[in-house]
Amino acid sequence: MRIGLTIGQAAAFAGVTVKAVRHYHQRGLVDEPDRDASGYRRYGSPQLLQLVRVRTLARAGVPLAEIPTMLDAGPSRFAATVDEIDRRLADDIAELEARRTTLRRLGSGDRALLPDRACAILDRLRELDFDAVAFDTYREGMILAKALFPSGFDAYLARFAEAIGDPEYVDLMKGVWAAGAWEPDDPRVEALAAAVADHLLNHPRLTRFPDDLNASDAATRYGLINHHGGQEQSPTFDRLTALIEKRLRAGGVDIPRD
Amino acid sequence: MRIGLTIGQAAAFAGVTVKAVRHYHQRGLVDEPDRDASGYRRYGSPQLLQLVRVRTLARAGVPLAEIPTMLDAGPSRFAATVDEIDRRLADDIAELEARRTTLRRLGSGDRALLPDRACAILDRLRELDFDAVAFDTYREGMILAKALFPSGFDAYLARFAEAIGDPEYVDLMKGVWAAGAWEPDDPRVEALAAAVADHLLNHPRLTRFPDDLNASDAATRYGLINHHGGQEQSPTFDRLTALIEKRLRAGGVDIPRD
DNA sequence: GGTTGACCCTGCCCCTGGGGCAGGGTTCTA
DNA sequence: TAGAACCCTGCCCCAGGGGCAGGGTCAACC
Repeated sequence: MRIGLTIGQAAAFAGVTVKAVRHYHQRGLVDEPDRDASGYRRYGSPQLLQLVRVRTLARAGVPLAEIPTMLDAGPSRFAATVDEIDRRLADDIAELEARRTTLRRLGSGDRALLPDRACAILDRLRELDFDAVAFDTYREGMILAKALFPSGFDAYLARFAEAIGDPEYVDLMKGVWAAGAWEPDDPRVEALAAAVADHLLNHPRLTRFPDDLNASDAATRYGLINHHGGQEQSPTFDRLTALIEKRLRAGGVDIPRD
Repeated sequence: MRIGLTIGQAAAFAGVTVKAVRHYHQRGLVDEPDRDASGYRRYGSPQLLQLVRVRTLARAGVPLAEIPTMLDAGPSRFAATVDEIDRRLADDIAELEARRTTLRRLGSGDRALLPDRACAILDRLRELDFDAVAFDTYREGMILAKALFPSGFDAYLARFAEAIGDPEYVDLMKGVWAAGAWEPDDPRVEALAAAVADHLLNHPRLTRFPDDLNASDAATRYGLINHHGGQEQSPTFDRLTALIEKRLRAGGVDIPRD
């Protein structure tokens, strides 16, 4: 030991790691001390004082980049910077609190992905005993609808609520889901398509489209929502959909084409 | 527009940046969609759904690395992970709160660097009208002492408090600070050294050293604290210090040599 | 049919605050 | 005199993207 502390001692006394001390040197926050004959850094009191000050500021949440400014600043400028850092810390805390809130919604199913109204509809769907595939498809459709037509999402939910409040239509929807397992040329397909289309034509509110559907890419977005399930892999399902759409168009309903 | 959304549209609908979407692809969080003829990514509903889910988790503070696990996990594992993330968030919040506390201490002078007892002594020094250089030197000495002899710091403060409670000794200290401006061979130097040494020998508690001074590098640390000011640049000051130490050693006080 | 502006592509470096490791030299202790 | 414990520089790494370069594509307008 010649004169002064080695980097390890200085770091230990200041309560930081050796790596951090070297980092502070690189950032110009603490002066490089003189080296001894073998090239080791030897810390004297000036560097130790700088180190303690820098560590204190850094631990208080001051970004390293702003520490030189703060050390040089007069009391008023110093106080102003402290205020600003404090505000940033408060913001960060608020954001973390918000994350915790989101996280707690996440803990209970879909409440982070969908608003309460949508979750209520999903609960009702579960009560109505739709099968898991149908349920998932509806749920995903909601998530997509919320992302793709945010401004029309309330109207979408309203239509959805109306549809599941109509027992006759609920039966028809269950029939549609059951149809996935039929043969494509099953005679029941045409009958079901006719029944669904007639019901929709008699209840026009169920087929009203969101207001922003007139946007140029609306058809693409509509297609994404309506044909997103795994069900349309079934040719029967495809045929059923095509038949229903054909009848609806014949009945004057304007359905976007993919 | 052929089929599906471009990356910009998908990002906008999911409420993230294009860059983030590509980042998620790279991390394997969202499947790469098919490309169109010109190599553009075309997003369909499966990728959009993944994107919305990933965004929701990421915004809730789930680290990207854990998102695949969470998406695959069953409800109980999912809930466990949520709990753990929540705990981490709570810890982060607590740490930020601690930073704010430190920051507020920073706002009022040295209260972040020194405990209240030390600040009280510094306030008293100010009242006793020590000049700015002396004051800064004492303050820096305290900071160094706290870092270098943490376990002996309370005793150090007690000695300090006793010293400044002794009006005779305070006068002598002021004389020492004034001596920096004298000529080195000023006859007052010897007289002052004698007075200081006599006073210290008559009040042995003022020269008691910290308990851990017997550590191997204690002399180095002691030297750092005692000779850290700008004052020892003055040859008069050096001579005064040497004279005092010589008299003290002669009086039986054990002073480490640098 | 040419231009313009808005998109898209890949790939690279940048930010914070250091952590970790490689490969080599030095000092202290047993 | 050996080994442990330091020290040195230099490089790559972490999260969550941001920014830019350099080049291709698409749609609309004149």
